[in-house]
Amino acid sequence: MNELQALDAFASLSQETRLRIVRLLVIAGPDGMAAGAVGDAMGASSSKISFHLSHLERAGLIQSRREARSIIYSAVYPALSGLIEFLMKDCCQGRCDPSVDTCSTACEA
Amino acid sequence: MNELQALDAFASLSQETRLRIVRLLVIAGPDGMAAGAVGDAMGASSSKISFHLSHLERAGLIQSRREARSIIYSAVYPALSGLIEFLMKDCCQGRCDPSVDTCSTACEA
DNA sequence: TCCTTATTTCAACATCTTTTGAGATATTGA
DNA sequence: TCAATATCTCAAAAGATGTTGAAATAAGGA
Repeated sequence: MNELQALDAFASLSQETRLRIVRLLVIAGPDGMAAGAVGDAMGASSSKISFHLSHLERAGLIQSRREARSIIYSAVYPALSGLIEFLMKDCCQGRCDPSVDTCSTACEA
Repeated sequence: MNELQALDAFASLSQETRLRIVRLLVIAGPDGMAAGAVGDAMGASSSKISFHLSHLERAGLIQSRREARSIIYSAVYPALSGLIEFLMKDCCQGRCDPSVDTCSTACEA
């Protein structure tokens, strides 16, 4: 992940609705969720959800596939890993020290 | 780190100048750097740098102290760790799998 | 006290982002 | 083909953020 991709990822995650969408899709797992189901979970209008889903997809944090009439969105786990690695390596330089315990626990959870 | 703090941190890091300031201050270490020195390194006007430094300080990612005529800014490492932990635990749920190797390496570097 | 250096504050402006609602497109089944 | 469902696109309005340059504040030294 380079600086530009990281800036895009941070911008995506700095918006409440989008951060919640990412968390929802991470929990939903690889099967993902239809755009409409995401909208219902957020209580947001279809155009609003579509705007935020596009934003997240453009940033590479989620991906989509069509399935019948629905468009199914799912998390792109490597993008999230990449962002974490960017923060740890390029940004924190190993100085920010999230305890190795926490780190392993989170990694293996 | 709660959702609101994370949103603030992501917003702070989604701006090029601010992301670079954080990286600069992380490298600078606990002694930090004067606002003017940060401005020189960025090639930015004093009011611009002041605006972004305030933004980062408000978000808790950096802190300041006065030293004679200068105001010295330095990274708040626990805030960066907190953000990494937020991403790994609350957001990724252990599914984004930054390889444990990478993870340990980064953590111990 | 006055001057210099370091930094912040402020208001005006420009730019970017988000929301809204209406209409367009795509898919399926009758 | 028509109707229904699911989603996207678009333009306008609203809101938030970033930039600029000038003026204000704070500290130290002559």
